[in-house]
Amino acid sequence: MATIRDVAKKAGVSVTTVSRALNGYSDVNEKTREKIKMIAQELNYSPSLLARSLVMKKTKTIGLLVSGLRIEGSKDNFTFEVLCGVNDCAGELGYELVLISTDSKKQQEKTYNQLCKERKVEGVILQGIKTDDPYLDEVLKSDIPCILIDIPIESDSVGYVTTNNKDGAQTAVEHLLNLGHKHIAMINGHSQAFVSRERLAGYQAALMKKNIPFNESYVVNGAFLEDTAERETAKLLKAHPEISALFCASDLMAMGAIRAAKKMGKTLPKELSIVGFDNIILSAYSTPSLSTIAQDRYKLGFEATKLLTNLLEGKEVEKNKVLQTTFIKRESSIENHG
Amino acid sequence: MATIRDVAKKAGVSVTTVSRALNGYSDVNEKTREKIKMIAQELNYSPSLLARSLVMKKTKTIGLLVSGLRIEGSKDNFTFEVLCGVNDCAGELGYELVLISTDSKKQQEKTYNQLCKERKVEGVILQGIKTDDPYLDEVLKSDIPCILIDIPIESDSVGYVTTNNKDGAQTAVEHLLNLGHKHIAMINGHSQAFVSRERLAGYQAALMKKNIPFNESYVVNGAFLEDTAERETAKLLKAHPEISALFCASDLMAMGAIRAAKKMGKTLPKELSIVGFDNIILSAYSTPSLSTIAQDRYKLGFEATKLLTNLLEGKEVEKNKVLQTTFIKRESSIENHG
DNA sequence: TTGAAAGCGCTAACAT
DNA sequence: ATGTTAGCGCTTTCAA
Repeated sequence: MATIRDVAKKAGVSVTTVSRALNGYSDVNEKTREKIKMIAQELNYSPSLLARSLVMKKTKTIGLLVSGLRIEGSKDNFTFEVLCGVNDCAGELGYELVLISTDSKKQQEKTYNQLCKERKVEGVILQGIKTDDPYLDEVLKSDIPCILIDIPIESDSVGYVTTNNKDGAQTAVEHLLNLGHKHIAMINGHSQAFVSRERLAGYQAALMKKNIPFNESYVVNGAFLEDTAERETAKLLKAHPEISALFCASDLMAMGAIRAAKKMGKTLPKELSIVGFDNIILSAYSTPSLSTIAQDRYKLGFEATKLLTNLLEGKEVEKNKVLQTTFIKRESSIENHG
Repeated sequence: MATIRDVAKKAGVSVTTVSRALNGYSDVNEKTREKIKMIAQELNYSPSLLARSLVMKKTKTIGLLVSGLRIEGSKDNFTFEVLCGVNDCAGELGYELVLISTDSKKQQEKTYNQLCKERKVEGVILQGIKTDDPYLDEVLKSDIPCILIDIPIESDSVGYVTTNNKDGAQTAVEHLLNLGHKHIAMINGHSQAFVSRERLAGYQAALMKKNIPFNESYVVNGAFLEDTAERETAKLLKAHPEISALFCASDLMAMGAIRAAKKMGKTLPKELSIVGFDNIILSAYSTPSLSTIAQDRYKLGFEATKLLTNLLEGKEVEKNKVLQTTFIKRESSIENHG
């Protein structure tokens, strides 16, 4: 592997000159520069980012820290689409991307700070972390710039990007109300998720606007899992046969709900309307296809990266961004003639 | 950020001793080691992997080079699942993972070698590259160890991992033949994909075993795209109404084929049996659900990483691995009563 | 316009 | 068992 010294030697100049020539400094003779460039190419030289980073104390690297990068994530693709957004934005802005994935086992070995400092990432984007995760405390105490996805906490070095979950949920439930549904239940995620709390608030807000009292037994947790949602939906529908519509806090859980309803012999969407949240790929292919609140996961990643690099470059801008949702009407929600 | 010198100073020893103590060398007094460890912890010290790599000329980093990391990949999740496999294996073996994504625009700026050498990755896993991609030549000429996914080329520094595509395809077509289908067409990918050629070979082999002559007009290319497959299927079925079964070289294309058939008013699977390839998530949720040949993309990534690290560590082992497929029977393929 | 020298944080011979 | 020294490949003062 050719180093800067090889180039210097062959060109008959000092390494300093090579460095300056290749980095586009103006105080170098154009002829010398051309010669050096030629030789560099000849030698197939490319500078060691390692050495450069060491001396410049800048790595131009950001980390995407994912808690639980698991294949199960295939079903909703959340992580993958965020990753695509981060990757694209980082690429545009000239940042390298390293993937840091942890799980509870790994977390006991290495602290958040160690993980980040070792790899010399200048900043981090955090995705898939629960609000009760011990890493979250570390993030707030650490001085490493960080953007949280879907956890609205802000400090000097911490910002966030999230979706307007309350609004989205409210839109979903209002849609069902406008279709004439009176008994609308909700399959929520779990209480350790910020988004679940927000979506619940949206559900409640929609009911309140129509003066429908909030019935606690109409809300169950499906843990964002298809199977759990299926079980919980089955229980719920058995206990409350009057329910004519369901708002699910994720499309994946809606898939579980659809299965539960079908197994009970219900005809969809005639006997039960369902609206999901996320707009995952599956939602367009299920039978019936799923009405849902679309959130832009790619943009979540893209904007997170933008915010992070702003933070890194000391720009004085907002440290948070809230994205809007879009309602997508498909087959699973129809008028109620109860 | 605390450096090794800070620790040394505070402990009243030399940096060498700190280095040795922390790296578990035996020639250091246990009391000294304990003291150093304490102080390191106190100072929240973590060694700079950058500096270490520079001097050791080892980065313990592998790159996953993906051509076209795009959100469209969500639909089949190929890249994501490979990524999960790579990530898990790399984690187990103590390797860092950097994501390198290129597209044709980027490729004109930087050569494969530059991309890899700059980032000081010791080895690379290549995914999503076409057989006519210029990078492929570079890979073969380069001395950077590399494992190709789904391109069976081997050299001193290059190995590959792939699926037994011919076998899988043959199984699919034999399944259809055993169901009594006589006129089986194939929606293939494109000729720049090695897997397409193999799957075609499997299709032909199955026919040959039953002495059914190969009909060239029964094979069309769907470019691995849902929409293209839909169009091509529509044309094909109109031109050859006798076709009673379809083997699609990817599930995604099978989704397109299903749509085409439905739009023509065909009842599935009664009037047309379909078998796909991949076992993507969608295939279990479509109507009818799709019989398919499952390939293990996670394992593809995992095994690629294993092979690569073997290569890096100079182990004398096989440089390739071929994974087997599994047939999954679902609703889309039934007996032919033509 | 160019070069010499110092140093980024670490490891590894080679002393002692 | 510990320290001294050199050096990984680069950038950056400071001089010339």
